[in-house]
Amino acid sequence: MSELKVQHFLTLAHLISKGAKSNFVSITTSSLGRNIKKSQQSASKHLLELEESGFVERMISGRNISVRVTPKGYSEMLGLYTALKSCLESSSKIELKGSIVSGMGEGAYYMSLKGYTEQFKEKIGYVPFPGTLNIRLDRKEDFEAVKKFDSAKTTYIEGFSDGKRTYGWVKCHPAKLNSSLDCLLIRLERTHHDTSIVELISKYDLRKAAKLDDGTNVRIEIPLKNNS
Amino acid sequence: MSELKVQHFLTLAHLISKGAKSNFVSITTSSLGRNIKKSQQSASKHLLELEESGFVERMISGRNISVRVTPKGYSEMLGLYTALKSCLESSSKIELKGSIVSGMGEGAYYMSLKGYTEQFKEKIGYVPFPGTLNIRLDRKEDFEAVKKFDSAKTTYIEGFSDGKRTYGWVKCHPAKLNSSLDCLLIRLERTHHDTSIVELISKYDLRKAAKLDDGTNVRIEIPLKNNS
DNA sequence: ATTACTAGGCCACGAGTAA
DNA sequence: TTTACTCGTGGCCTAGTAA
Repeated sequence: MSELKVQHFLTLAHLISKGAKSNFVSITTSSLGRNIKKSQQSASKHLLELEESGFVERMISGRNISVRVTPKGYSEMLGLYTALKSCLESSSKIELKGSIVSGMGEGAYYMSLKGYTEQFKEKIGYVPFPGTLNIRLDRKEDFEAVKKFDSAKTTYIEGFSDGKRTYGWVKCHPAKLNSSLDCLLIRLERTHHDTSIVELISKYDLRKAAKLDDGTNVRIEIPLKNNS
Repeated sequence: MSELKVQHFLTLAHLISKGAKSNFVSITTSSLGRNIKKSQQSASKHLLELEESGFVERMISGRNISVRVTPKGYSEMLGLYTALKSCLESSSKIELKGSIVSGMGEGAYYMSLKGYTEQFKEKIGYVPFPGTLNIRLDRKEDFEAVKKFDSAKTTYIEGFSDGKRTYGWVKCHPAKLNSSLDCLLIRLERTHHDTSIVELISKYDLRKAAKLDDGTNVRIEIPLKNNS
């Protein structure tokens, strides 16, 4: 018999907080009105309508009124509560969309430098395939999202110097390519101002593994810690 | 800048469940409409109004729209969630109101029978003052509440027989008289059909301790287990 | 003091539609 | 396809008021 109307939500919540779960609690429509920030008349109507839909039971003795929430009413609130809970507590992921662009080959060069490979081996357990997969992001809103990675704390590969020049740090974020291939999204110190292109590295040759040509559309998912 | 309107509640919840907490998520107003069981037009208006009140940020790129929930929007939902949580999880109490009526003295007689006192000593740790305080309940809705005690599981004093006749069981529920005096509300097998009068027993003489005469109005609180 | 009816205003919603 | 405008209808709300 009908659904809970949104405008009755606060009313039902207030009744439960008054202890009206399975026990009659005496209440006046004016105090209820004050609590839900509506008029006495609205509060009265709410109770009548909630009763009609089977969410509460009313018991009238003279001028006073007692109300209790029915199991149906309580389970309705419990449903809302758990729905809210799951949507607030669920850890989510960021999804990026883009297409493959050819790198200049310099990714392969940098990633195979001993200053990096030794740290890779130590910090992620393997030396990535020498070469990066460059992806140009399609969507403007994704550029924004990428910026967050620079301040997020993840695997941090330190920069180094070989005497001639210095090489910047690299941050690695676990990611999934097209929902299946494990890889790392990397952010480089030297390019961290540019957020329209992201680079992926992996244990394997991603280009071959996923049969990717330039221009192919791909999807990247990056799991997100709950509080970030 | 204004409060969250109730009708926007579901919309905001849906956005968060889509992962729009602090990250832009691309969405169409029609899919949003379907999810909140409103029209595309309403969904569009919701987003506009939510943005105007500072609960979400919108980012438009061409035909598509991306939305993220602002910290303000998120904390609003978190507030609702915790409010709901506390009102659903709080263990409550039943409050009865009534006035003292004089017992016939038979309470004192029964309660001092050895068959009962030995069990009292064992199960509640002391022998109650010989005599019961009888209270006539004022409110019709309280009669209903008292019935629940008979099926609730609490201290159970078994009935017995002295050879001549049998004496019924007694159930004891911890209670507080006028918010201060610890006592036990008892339900007797022989009178468990009558719910307009309840009887209290205590370690002490409640009548003297609280200076109670017949007709005095009293309040009885019985703490309630969470799931009853 | 209550509860709850009636009348009327305002606003949320959806149909139609433009861009 | 989109988003979001206008406008008409229906329903929520409050003021006034009866009981």
